[in-house]
Amino acid sequence: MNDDVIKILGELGIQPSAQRIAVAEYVLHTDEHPSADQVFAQVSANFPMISRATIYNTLNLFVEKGLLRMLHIAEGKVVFDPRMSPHHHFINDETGAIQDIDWHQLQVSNLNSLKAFEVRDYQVILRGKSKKE
Amino acid sequence: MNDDVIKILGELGIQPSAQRIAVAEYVLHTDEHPSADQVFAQVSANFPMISRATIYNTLNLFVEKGLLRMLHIAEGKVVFDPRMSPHHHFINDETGAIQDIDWHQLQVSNLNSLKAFEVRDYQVILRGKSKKE
DNA sequence: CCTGGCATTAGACAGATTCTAAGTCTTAAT
DNA sequence: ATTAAGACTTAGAATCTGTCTAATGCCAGG
Repeated sequence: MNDDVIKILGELGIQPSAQRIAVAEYVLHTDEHPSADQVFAQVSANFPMISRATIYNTLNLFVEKGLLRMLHIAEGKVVFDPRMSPHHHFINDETGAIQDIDWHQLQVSNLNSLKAFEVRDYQVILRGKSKKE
Repeated sequence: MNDDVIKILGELGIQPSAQRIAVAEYVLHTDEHPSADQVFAQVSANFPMISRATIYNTLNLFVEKGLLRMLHIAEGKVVFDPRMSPHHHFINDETGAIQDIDWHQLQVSNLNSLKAFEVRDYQVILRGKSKKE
């Protein structure tokens, strides 16, 4: 399973150092939307000598190379999303957890009424809580 | 025109101290979406002795009392929006400027397909640049 | 097996926000 | 007017996220 990750990094022209593989393994196999600090905590567990700077360098490199998306949607910190295709986000106000909402589950209409803007990208941000059944 | 502001604060149960009035005057009469630091800079001009802590305390109080909305949508910092009625936001990637988009200009459909969530609030976030005509 | 260059490290640094402890102002009762 | 209680403000320290720096480590190509 390391091999998957190494192959992915290789295809994007990223030198697969041990640290980068460790970060990629975590961020590509989680459903969460981790912050840099969460990545640091998780990766440190298996790789105790890794430095915070490397986490930031690596995450920024991954964003630059198109492996991750950087989201500025929640309280205070930046989070990373391994799902590159467009989708919406639901933020649980109580826990801060972020969940993906499939792009095709919602439709936004009338975008072409925005005459004054060139829209490059958009998404719906929803807030609330999970329904207890 | 101070009187307007004092009345508004009074209605929300906020003691109208001089500092609070100065902050309210600024944030309620701007079209921008100012950050705490911008508020500090502007209010300082007329009120040189005000402390940063007071700016933060005051803004947080205003949010709590429903006079402002706090937005976590742009790079790095939190901004405040005096428009409390629901609306969408367009973020200019080049300048970082945030503009309001009228609620009725866009429609989001199929929200009731989100069976697992109780949506309290939502908005569309658009990114791009202003069209030069 | 050198060497140049990229990767990593620890820690310093910077900016945004919160906390703390102390001082000041209001208010309402005397 | 006086005063005590509580609310408000202040400066600065502390915290947190993220970036930068300088030194060191490591690896691929000659």
